[in-house]
Amino acid sequence: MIALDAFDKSILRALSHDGRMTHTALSETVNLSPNAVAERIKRLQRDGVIEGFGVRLSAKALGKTLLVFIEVKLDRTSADVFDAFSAAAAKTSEIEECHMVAGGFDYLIKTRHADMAAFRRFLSDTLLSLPGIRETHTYAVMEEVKASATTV
Amino acid sequence: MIALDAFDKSILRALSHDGRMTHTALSETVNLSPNAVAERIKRLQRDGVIEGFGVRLSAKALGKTLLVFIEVKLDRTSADVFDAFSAAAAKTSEIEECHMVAGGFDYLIKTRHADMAAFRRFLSDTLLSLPGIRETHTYAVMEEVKASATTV
DNA sequence: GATGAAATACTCCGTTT
DNA sequence: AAACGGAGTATTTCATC
Repeated sequence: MIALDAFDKSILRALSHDGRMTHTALSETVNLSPNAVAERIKRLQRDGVIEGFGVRLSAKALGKTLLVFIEVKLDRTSADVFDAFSAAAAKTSEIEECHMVAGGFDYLIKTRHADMAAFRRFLSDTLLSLPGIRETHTYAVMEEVKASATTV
Repeated sequence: MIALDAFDKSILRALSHDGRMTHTALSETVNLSPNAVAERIKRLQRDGVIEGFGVRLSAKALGKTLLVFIEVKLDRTSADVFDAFSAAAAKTSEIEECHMVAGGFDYLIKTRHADMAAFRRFLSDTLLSLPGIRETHTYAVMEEVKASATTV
């Protein structure tokens, strides 16, 4: 865990909102010289606080209107079933997130699809054809109340 | 749903990887003039495909080592219990995502915490003190197999 | 962390296909 | 409609304090 002062936090908050803000614009909001801002950003990247910069894409605008969470339980027959499933999940484009969880099931995956028909195809053709799956429970999202954002 | 040609897709893929790439650098990877790249980005923003630019922060580096999903079921006694819960979730900093789902429960929330002790405090002091909660199920993430990323 | 100068990148314009 | 090219402005980077 890295220590962040008020300047760092201001910079990160501003960049969360607009990752393409110039050093000059940032320097005005945090009251520092553009140079100091640039050096802090470089340091935050070196220290691993900033993993990178990205673009927020609209899933809806890209035609993915359906968000679905799926709980997956695996057959615990062989030791590398988990590795195989993890590897397959990482390669599957419809899977946006995949987490191995402790609790009543093994994996929780977050998937996006064009519509319910596309989801059903994904479920039968892609997910259920993976080896080692014992059962799945599907939860379709009706409303995204709060979207992802790591805060400072 | 907006139509994207190969240039748009290249630009979005490059920006997903590095949202701070300059128009000049982008122009070299997509084989277009910097000017054309700038105009396409502006258009993609106008059309809502690009919602904005951001920074990828390391939750671990920020001291949030524990990722927890929580299923929440509400008391359906009053009509605005859902609105109240949604509003509260949106304001709670530990809640990274909150989705209203169809299925066995009502909400699926994604939360991050410093450690298990911090999570227990969150659960008892923050979440369970919200009105209208009937029951919750907690799933601690042991391994993040695949992290979030909307692809093009 | 700040300042100033040089290199690079961006924006706006008109022009071309 | 979309892309290119050039001039003016802004930004980034590097040296120095």
